[in-house]
Amino acid sequence: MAAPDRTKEATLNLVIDRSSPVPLYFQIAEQFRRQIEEGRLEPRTMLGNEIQLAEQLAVSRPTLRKALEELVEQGLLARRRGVGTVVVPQRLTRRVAVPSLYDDLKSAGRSPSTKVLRIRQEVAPAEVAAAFELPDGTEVISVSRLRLADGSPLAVMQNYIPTGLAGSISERDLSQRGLYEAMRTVGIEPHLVSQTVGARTVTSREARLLGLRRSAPVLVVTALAFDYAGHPVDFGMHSYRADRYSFEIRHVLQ
Amino acid sequence: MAAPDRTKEATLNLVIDRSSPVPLYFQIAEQFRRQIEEGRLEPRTMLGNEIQLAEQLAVSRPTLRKALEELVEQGLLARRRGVGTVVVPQRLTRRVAVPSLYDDLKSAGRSPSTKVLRIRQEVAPAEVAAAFELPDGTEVISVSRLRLADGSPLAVMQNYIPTGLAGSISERDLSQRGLYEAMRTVGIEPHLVSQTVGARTVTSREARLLGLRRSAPVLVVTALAFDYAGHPVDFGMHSYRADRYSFEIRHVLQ
DNA sequence: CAGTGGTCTAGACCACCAG
DNA sequence: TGGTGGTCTAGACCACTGA
Repeated sequence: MAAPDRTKEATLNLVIDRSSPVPLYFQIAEQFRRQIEEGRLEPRTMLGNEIQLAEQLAVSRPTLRKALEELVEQGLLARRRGVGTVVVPQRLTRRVAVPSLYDDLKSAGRSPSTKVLRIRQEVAPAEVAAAFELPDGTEVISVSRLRLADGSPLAVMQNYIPTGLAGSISERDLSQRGLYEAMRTVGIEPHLVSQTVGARTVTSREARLLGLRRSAPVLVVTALAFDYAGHPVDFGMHSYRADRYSFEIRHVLQ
Repeated sequence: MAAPDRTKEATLNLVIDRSSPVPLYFQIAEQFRRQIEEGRLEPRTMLGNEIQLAEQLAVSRPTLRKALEELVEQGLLARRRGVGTVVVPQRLTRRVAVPSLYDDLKSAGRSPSTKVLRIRQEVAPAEVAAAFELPDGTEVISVSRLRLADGSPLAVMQNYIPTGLAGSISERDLSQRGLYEAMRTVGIEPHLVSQTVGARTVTSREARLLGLRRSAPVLVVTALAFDYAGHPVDFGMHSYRADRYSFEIRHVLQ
């Protein structure tokens, strides 16, 4: 429970634009974030108290609090009652080079190097029909892709989408924009994704596509996505080369 | 972008206790969560608008909003401007039986069946010294454990803790309480955890401890934890049997 | 258009922590 | 004991959605 370094004090350097459509709390949070990530706000720096900060920025205390709360949730700041708000060191995010799960989801397949292997309508595998709560034998859209990084294969991606939802998704869309983005352009909005991360030995098809030997391990991600109304819109099974890929996850306790 | 089912309307059944030290917004959020998880609030049910809900519960709108925001963040509710608030289906959480990453972190090793293999002071491996920003050759506490589930081995866990922090952590503590909980009892408070999840083939030591064949895959989690002040307090490397363990991660987009 | 959530304000009181 | 964040209130105006 070591104490923060009280010798460092923050000097604010923020500008907020009240004529902008961007919410004030978001403007404030983003500028703090940038200053922390760029190192201009050093780790262990104490921020002034909320009331002073709000006064300096000429916003109300709840607005300022909302900005800080966002950064606390993301682990950039830590607050404790009776003590104050302190900047948390960012070493890890800088050091780890692999794509984070977060970025991976946000940019969901937005990678510029994706090769579409196949798009076709087929009978849903039992697991998929169950996830979609469709009767056995129902047809779905099946999408197979190969994801490349630096020109060499990184992952095999197999996705299923309920028929009717994805009628007009084209191969060109998928190779350029990623599945979720392509789905948005046809009016499907993934909102919640539930993923399972595991590992297993490659199948022979994966070994061939990924250029791996027979007993190599792959990282397996199964994802089920729902839209705002709670209807399933995608079932995905992705296998990543374990030697070239790992997830980074940051987690704030309590 | 399918529309929520407007035929279902919620009838509130909440009680709030203003004399309780538990914050109102938390009382409200917890009761909604329980009703959703127990299925008493069915998926696709529309909640009334915020102002009505606040009136019915006799709290202010910001307080009610804070309760709902928590549930939205956790993916139990979805809100859209001009539309309303709707209950999101919980199928996946019910179906998947594996411990979630979240629970795993919260209860960090609180598993009742943990076997402590070794606790000793030793020179920090280079990777660990770098993470702790200590000079090469510095000694740290090294903890080796075997985690069992239903009596059979699930994971090998190797942790390093800076010397001085963990002087009085005992073997009995660890086998009963889990590392992070044990650390809390001696005044160390992990606050932020950054994890990397990957996969590889087992080492021979792991194969022996976990009862796996030589080429079996393991799920590898590397975790670096910091306290409130940003000082590193733990470096962990855990290898899980891939055939018996996977993580579940829920993710709200945007 | 009417209804919804999204944002913002200016106060107030309380619980907790450090010295 | 003084200062901090944590909670709560009662308003207000706006942006977006759907009919």
